[in-house]
Amino acid sequence: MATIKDVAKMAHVSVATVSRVINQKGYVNEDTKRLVMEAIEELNYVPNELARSLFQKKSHIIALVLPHLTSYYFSDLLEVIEDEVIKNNYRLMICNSKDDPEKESKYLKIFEQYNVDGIILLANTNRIEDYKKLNIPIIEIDHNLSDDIPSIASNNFLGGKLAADTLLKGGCKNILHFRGPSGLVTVQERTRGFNSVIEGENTKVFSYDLAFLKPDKKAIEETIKNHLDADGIFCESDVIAMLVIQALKKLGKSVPNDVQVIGFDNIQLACMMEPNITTIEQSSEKIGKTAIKMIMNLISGNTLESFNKIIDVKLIERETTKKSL
Amino acid sequence: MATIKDVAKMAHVSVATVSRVINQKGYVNEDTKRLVMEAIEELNYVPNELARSLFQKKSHIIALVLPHLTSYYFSDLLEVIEDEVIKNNYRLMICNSKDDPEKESKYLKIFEQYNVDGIILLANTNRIEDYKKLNIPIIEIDHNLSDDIPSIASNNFLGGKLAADTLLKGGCKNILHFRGPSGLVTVQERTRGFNSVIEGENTKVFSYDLAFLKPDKKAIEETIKNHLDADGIFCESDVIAMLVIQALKKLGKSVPNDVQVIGFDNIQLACMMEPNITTIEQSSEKIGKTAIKMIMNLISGNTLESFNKIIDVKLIERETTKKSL
DNA sequence: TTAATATATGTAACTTGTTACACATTTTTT
DNA sequence: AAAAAATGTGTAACAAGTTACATATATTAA
Repeated sequence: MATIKDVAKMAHVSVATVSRVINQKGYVNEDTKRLVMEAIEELNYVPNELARSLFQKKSHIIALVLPHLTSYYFSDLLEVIEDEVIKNNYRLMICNSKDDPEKESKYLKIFEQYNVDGIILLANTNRIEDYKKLNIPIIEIDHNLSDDIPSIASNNFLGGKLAADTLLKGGCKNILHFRGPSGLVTVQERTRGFNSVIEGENTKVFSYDLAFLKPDKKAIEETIKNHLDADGIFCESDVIAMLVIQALKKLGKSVPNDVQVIGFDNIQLACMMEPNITTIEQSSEKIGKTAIKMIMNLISGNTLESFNKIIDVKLIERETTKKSL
Repeated sequence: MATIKDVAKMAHVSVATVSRVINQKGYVNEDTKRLVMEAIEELNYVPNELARSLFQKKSHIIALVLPHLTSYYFSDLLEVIEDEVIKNNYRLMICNSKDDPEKESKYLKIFEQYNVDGIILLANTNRIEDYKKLNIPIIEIDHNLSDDIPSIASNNFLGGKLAADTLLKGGCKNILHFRGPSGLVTVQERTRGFNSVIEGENTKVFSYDLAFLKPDKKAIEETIKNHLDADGIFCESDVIAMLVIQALKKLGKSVPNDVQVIGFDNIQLACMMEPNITTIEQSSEKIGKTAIKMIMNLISGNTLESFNKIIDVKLIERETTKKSL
């Protein structure tokens, strides 16, 4: 592996000059520059990023902390984030905390050891103070663990409202609401939005909390059986919606004629199912891109145009709800 | 941020001694050791991994190269791999090549720049020679791009056989086979296994190639319509199986009474669907764990107990096939 | 024409660790 | 008791870059 010294020797210049050429910094004569470039080419020289990082105290690594890797929404987001990170000439380190304090500790240490440049928190943690102590730029996605950490999330309030609007317009009077874990701000916002529309309307709502990752199929079936008069169901994820639709079919209910169903996320499967699921789309594209823009701004010391960024959601009307009467 | 010098000063020893304590290497007096440990504790000292890596020419980073991040099988695998990597005190760098030559080039360079310790290839590439030139330990998962790179994959041949057995036992005489992309060895093996069982039996097979990532829903429906006499369908992924079942229902066919369906992978959704999908389970757990074991062995210069590792698959009989008559 | 400024390049210190080697002391072996 | 081996510790070189500073020359300004 060629080093900067080898290049310097071949080009008959000092390492400083080579460094200047590489980093396009300081004065370098055009002819010298050409010589150096040729030597770099000739030797297939690639600067050692570790040496560079050591000196500069930045590793060009972005850490993404998540609680798991197997939800469809996270996968979509991960795909976007990885792409944006690379486009900005950074590298992505995946940190799956799994809500395991030991694993999180390991990662907290790694962030220090590697001079990680930025952290994107997409997981819950009760060690937010330890993150802050690291003195590394942080942003949160879908969380609000500390007031002084910039955040980004979908407009979950609007999402809840849109869902309620849709069911109401379809004539629902008796709604079942399968929520996510009530500890999440995202879930709280959706509920707030949803209820803000329902309130005052002559409509009943029964809410039931479910895990997002592995929604309890049995609980869904039971709950539906206990509410056979329900004519609309708001599911806070498309996976829940899928399960709900399955359960309804089993009970001989027709979707959307007997019961209307609306999901959340708009994962790819939502339009693979029969019937295609009406849902509230969260744009993982926009969230991911904006998240990276924010963290890059923080890294370069710029001020953020918006500290708590909200990304619009969109109603995707498909076949599990009735079009406005 | 405290450095090794600060620790040395506080413990009244040289940096060499501190280094010896940290790395538990060479002779250190017990009392001295205690002093150093106390200083480390006191200063919250964390050794800089970049400096270490620079000297040792290893970064403790494992790179995982994939063609995308959004398939359920990959997500499961990723979850296992990340966990095992951390357990071995390495870090995972996600490299989503997206079959984009430019992005792959970027990553190829990064592997050099960071002295990446090992590469796990879970993606196709036409630059396998460039990977080899890096002189970094490599293994392939589900691929066989070069004879001199160790590999690991499910026993796809057996998987194909099991699928065929199951459909045959269920009495199928007219089988539709939705394959994956025929360029993949995994797919070739499944087909080989499947056909090896079917051959000689009085049974027809029609094969149709589909993309794994976004299987063409229309093509599935069309193909089924053109083969209304089919009584068994082998799908090389559970997602394809889901789509097939949807299509069959649309056509008024009952599963498994009119048509039996068997999938592949055993993703979580397979047992969320109604009816639960019979499938061939690939153990992402075993594949992931073994892959990491292999790459760790390569990194430490050990010889592999098996150069081309095959992981057993398992038939999971559920509701879309008939139990043996 | 002199002073000031811009251009061009090299030397050496610096980033934070690791480790070869030297040297001193202690313990064990013969 | 002398020699050999084991234990304990420090100095300084080294990994591969970046950059402050010194210095020299070429331009430009006064």
